[in-house]
Amino acid sequence: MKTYSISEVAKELNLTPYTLRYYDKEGLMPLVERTSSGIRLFKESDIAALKVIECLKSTGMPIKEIKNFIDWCSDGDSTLQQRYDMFMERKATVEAQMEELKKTMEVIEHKCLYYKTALDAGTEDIHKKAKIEISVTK
Amino acid sequence: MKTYSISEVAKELNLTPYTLRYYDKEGLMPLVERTSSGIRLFKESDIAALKVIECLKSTGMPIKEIKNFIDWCSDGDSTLQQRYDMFMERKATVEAQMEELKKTMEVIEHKCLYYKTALDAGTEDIHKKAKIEISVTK
DNA sequence: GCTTGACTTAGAGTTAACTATAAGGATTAA
DNA sequence: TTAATCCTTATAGTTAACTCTAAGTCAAGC
Repeated sequence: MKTYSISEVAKELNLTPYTLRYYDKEGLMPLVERTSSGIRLFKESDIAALKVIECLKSTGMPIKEIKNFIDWCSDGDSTLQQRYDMFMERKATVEAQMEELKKTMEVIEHKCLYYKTALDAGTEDIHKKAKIEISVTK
Repeated sequence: MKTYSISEVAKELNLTPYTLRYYDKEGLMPLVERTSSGIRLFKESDIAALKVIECLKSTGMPIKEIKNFIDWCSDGDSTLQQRYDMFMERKATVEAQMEELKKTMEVIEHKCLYYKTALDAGTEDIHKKAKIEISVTK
C-alpha cells in the first residue's frame, strides 16, 4: 500500500510539516504509522481523516474540540451518539454561517451598486441629491 | 438629532466600549463627534458606518484594510474607483466563501448520514460490511 | 456631594493557531 | 559521501483582534 511522507501530505493539503506535527502533538492524528526509525507513513486513509479535520476547522471548530472527536473515534461504537450529535451541531453551525454570509452578500452587493452609480455620475453626491429630488418633486 | 453613548452603541452592535475605542484608535471611526469635554456622541449614521465595518470584518477583511476604505471615504470622489473595486473584490471573496461552505456542508451532511446509519445499526462496522457484501454478492 | 460613566495614555495580558529555531540524531537517494 | 529529509524535545516568536488595568481627570444626574 502506498504511503506518503509528511511533506508530501503537507503539500497536498496546503499545510506545512510544522502544522502536521503540531496537529499530531495536539492529538489530532493518533493513527499514523511509523517506520522502525520513527518516520511517519501516511496512508490514503490518514489523508482522508486530515481532510475531515480541515473540514471541521473550516466551520470554525477549535482544535481542542476536534480532538474530542478524534478521541471518540478511537473509543469505538460507544461514542456513536456523540459523534452523530457533533456533526448535527456542525450542520446547524454551517447553516447559520450560510445565512450570515447571505446577509453580508446583500450589503456588499448594495454597496457595489451604490458605487457603480456614484462612479457613473462622477460623484457620491448623486445619492444625497436623489433624496432631495424626491422631496422636491413630491 | 438623537445621539448615543459608547456603551449604548456597543450593546447595539454586540461589541464592548473597549473594542469601539480600539477601532477609533485604529482609525476606523474618524467622523464621530464629541462634546466639549470629549465624550463621543454617536449618530445613527455612525452606527450605520459601524455596521458596514462589521460587514467587512465578517468577510475576513483585516482591520488595516478596512482603514484604507475609511480613509478613501474621507478623501471624497477621487477614490470612488478604489472603493468600487474594493467592494467588487469583497463580492468575489464572499462568493468563494459560499462555495467553500457548500463543499463543507456536503461533507458534514455525508457524515451525518454515515453516523445515522451506524447508530441505527449499533455499530460503525455496518459501513465496512456493506463493501464486503457487495464484493461477495457481485 | 457622591456615584456612575465618560475620557486619556500607556502598556500588559489573552487566545488560537500556527511558525520557527536550536541542537542533536537517523535514514535515504544520488 | 554528501545533501536532503526525516525525527525528537523544548522553547520562543508571531499575528490579529481584542481585552483589560492603572492612574488620573471630568461632568452630569440624584
